[in-house]
Amino acid sequence: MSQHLIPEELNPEGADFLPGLAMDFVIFGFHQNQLKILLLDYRNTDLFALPGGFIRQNENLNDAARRVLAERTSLTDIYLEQFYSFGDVARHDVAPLRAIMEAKGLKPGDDHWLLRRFVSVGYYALIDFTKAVPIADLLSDSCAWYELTNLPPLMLDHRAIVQKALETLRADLDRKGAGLNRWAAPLLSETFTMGELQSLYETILGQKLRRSSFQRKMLSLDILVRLDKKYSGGAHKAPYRYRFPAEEK
Amino acid sequence: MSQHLIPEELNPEGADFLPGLAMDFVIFGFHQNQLKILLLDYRNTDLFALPGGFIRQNENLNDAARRVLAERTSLTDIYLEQFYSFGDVARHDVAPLRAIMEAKGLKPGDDHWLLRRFVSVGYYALIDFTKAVPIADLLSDSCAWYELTNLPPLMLDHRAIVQKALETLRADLDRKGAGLNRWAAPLLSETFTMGELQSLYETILGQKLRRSSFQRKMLSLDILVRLDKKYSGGAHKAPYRYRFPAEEK
DNA sequence: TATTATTGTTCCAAAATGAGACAATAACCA
DNA sequence: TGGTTATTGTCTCATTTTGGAACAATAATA
Repeated sequence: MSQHLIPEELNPEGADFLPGLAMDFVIFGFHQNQLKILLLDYRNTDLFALPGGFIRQNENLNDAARRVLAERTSLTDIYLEQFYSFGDVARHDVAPLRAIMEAKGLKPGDDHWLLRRFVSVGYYALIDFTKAVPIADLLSDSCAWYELTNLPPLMLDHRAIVQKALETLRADLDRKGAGLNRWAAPLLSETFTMGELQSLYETILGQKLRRSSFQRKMLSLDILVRLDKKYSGGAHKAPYRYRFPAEEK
Repeated sequence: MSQHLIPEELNPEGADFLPGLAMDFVIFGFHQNQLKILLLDYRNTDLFALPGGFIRQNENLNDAARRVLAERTSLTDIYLEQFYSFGDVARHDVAPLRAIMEAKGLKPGDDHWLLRRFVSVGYYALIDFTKAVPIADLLSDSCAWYELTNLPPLMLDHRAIVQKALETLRADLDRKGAGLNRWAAPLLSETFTMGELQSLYETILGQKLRRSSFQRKMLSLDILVRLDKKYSGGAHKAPYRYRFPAEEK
């Protein structure tokens, strides 16, 4: 049973995958008024990395993204957007990956397929922080949430990938007032207050918004369903809860 | 000198290129109030295609895009944006490319590198219609302009690529009032009238704009330099010419 | 019962936009 | 030469949107 020593996904040829092409994921969650992303932690090497994956020979690129995303988060039906492809030669640095593989007891040859140059297609995903069950991949020791404002050092160009993902997310925000329920729903709990929704906007955009204007605009979209009030125990008026209307198919 | 029969770029291995990865270009020009794009024409096969190219082993992805773009247009310093990567399995259809190659007298084997599956990175470019000198590639018979509103049938998913490019261009337009001079300059001649600028907007956005509002907004950007008047010979008031201020470095 | 913090709403000024109106022309024409 | 016509630059005013603040309505607490 020697294939247990060399997992199928790390076979010397990587034969079932498209060569030279990878995907990297910036997976956003929102918790306690903070944007967080999932990172893989290679403890033995002090290296953190974005979750990634490869495309099978008979698989659509975007389908591969959903497959890998499901593997890392245990979720399907994820809000997912492809945002940019990264192909600088400088990405090709065998040192970190070799260190990671050796920390796992592998001794890859210089021509191991994982050590070749990769162009990587970047995706960002928006998922429910409370429902996701982050699962480490074969080479990493953990897959966990990290605050976007306080990221550990990332390998290769992953910092730039995160930055580009955030910029794209912000730009998409402006253009998608209508699709609010599609992108905001996964980041919030089932019901939420206006303050929580505003906080989400402020955190993503990185700037404060005016309370009355925000409320006016959100209500004018005519997409929020007002429910009962939320009594938080504070010495003040209780805010209404809202939810998005049920998806119509 | 048999390598003249099999051009270096079509060598059996494609060894100098990253395997399985290509680029497709939607190259926009603006002429006579029409948006046009460059297409390659394979006359013998009734097939039209977007200009494309491959990435060298030691070349940054975006650098490769500029190199190929220069080859097709004879221009450098082009406004260029990467907008999406296309990776459906359905893209992999050997028939059209085989037909094209055989029309050129090549007899590719089933495993010829050009006949394998490619993921393609899409770029759109904005260039000066009057300055570009479209140059056909090794497999095509011509590289010429076609009206966006009246495109011939395109091979594979190239129609969808054009559509996505246009959508991205429109979205970018909204967000880049400031960068107006960067993106609009290559599409217009050195000097232009307000009507021509408005026509450019209307053509890209696919909708009419109000004349007075447009003029007010453009002038309020404080970026247009008003020059002399343009006497076109028409029986009416002559419009001012404008130009963008010289780039500051 | 007064106090406090937070919320939903209202109000008004300021800014942006929509929709025309109007005067100023170039060229043409009678 | 003076009227005609099409187009342009600007102005006006109504409408809409936004900014910024005020205000009343609470939940809990003291």
